[in-house]
Amino acid sequence: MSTRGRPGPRRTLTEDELLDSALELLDEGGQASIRGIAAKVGVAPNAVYTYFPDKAAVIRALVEKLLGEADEGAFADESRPWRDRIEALALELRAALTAHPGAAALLMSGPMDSARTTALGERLLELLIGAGLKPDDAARSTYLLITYVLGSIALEAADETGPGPLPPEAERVARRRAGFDQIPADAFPRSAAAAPTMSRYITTEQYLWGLHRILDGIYAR
Amino acid sequence: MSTRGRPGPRRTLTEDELLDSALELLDEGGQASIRGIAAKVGVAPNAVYTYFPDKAAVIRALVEKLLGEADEGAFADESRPWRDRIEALALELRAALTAHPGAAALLMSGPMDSARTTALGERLLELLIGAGLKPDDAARSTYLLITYVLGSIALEAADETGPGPLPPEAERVARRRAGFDQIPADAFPRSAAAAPTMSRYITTEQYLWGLHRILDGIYAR
DNA sequence: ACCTGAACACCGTTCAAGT
DNA sequence: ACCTGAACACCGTTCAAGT
Repeated sequence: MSTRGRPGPRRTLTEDELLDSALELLDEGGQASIRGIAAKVGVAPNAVYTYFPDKAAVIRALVEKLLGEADEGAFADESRPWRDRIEALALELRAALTAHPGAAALLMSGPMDSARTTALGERLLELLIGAGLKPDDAARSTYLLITYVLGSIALEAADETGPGPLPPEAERVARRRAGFDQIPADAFPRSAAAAPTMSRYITTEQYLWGLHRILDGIYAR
Repeated sequence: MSTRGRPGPRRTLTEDELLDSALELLDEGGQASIRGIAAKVGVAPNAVYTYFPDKAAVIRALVEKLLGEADEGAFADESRPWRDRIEALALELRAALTAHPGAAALLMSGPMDSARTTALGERLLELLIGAGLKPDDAARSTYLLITYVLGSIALEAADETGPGPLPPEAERVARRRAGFDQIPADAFPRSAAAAPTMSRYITTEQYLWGLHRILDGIYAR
């Protein structure tokens, strides 16, 4: 972060402006290229290297920024039951990341070892230990939950090709339904029969169903 | 697939040769570029377009190929308990995909709607219905399991930067341990205390632990 | 300290042409 | 049907130079 005023001849930019431009590019269906970002803020391509050492750093900062946007709200309310708090966090992460499906695709492009991820892990750890889990189980469960949440979001974003935020859920379900109806019932009888359920895989309902099965599994232990 | 002999003046290549070259490029730490693949098989870049319509099709075929390599073995042995069969499939998928971490990163780059994925889903569905689950729960569970397996593998591959297959587990654990030991214990006390467990997140043991918590959660329902 | 112009070594993809 | 040469419109990144 560290976006306090930059000295120097012109200081026309901030890191945040660059990240916002990258996000706009992704939302327009393009890719977050250095050259594209530079053009968007009206600067030569190599000027970006004054703010970030390379493109990987831009991507890392972008993911951090989005994760940070979700790291607030209901998760912090300690009065609510732990299951509710985890559900709230999972929903916030999903909302923040599916708002920019292009960025969600970048989620799994680098190691999850940022300060933001550590902070998220710490909160989950504390919550699960508070819920009565042994520290070791709490640590394992934290990773399981993060894997599920990020995996779900990445898989969901991968389904969408076009520009902009994800279309309404109903529309996406209808499109998937059309695809599943093509499955030959003779070769894949179970899949053909399950088409109505499978076309709802990308919904909030399925996302929460999976989350609660995982919480059941953790709790049962 | 359809790799039977191509007629024509030279037919120097097959789709499979191209995919193998792409895999080699990824294993060497490079990217699977059209130009790189062409150079590797000794052909002009645009010759690749005789075999695949565009780069996305190459990536899709590559993922299909790897998924196909895992789609055999213990999973088919109907005499074993269903939990064992799912575990065997999960291990095979992990083995096939972590053998080429560069390719694993491509897992979430497109929609999971291939014939191979449908076949995998059908097998899982049949297995879970056979295990006594209601068809609707079996369908939801299938997606939950696929999400977990692919998410785990993608997250694990994202941790690794260098070329070639993943280094031995012990080495990767040691490297993660060194990273986690840097966490400031005052700001993140739980995380610092859990460092030994967290450095084992990328192990087979943790992978299976998570899988069985999910199966517990499904079964408890 | 910050920005520019120019260049280098790459990309994916298309088109017209050869066999 | 398959391959090539050449070109187009891009990339990320570096370097020397300006202010």
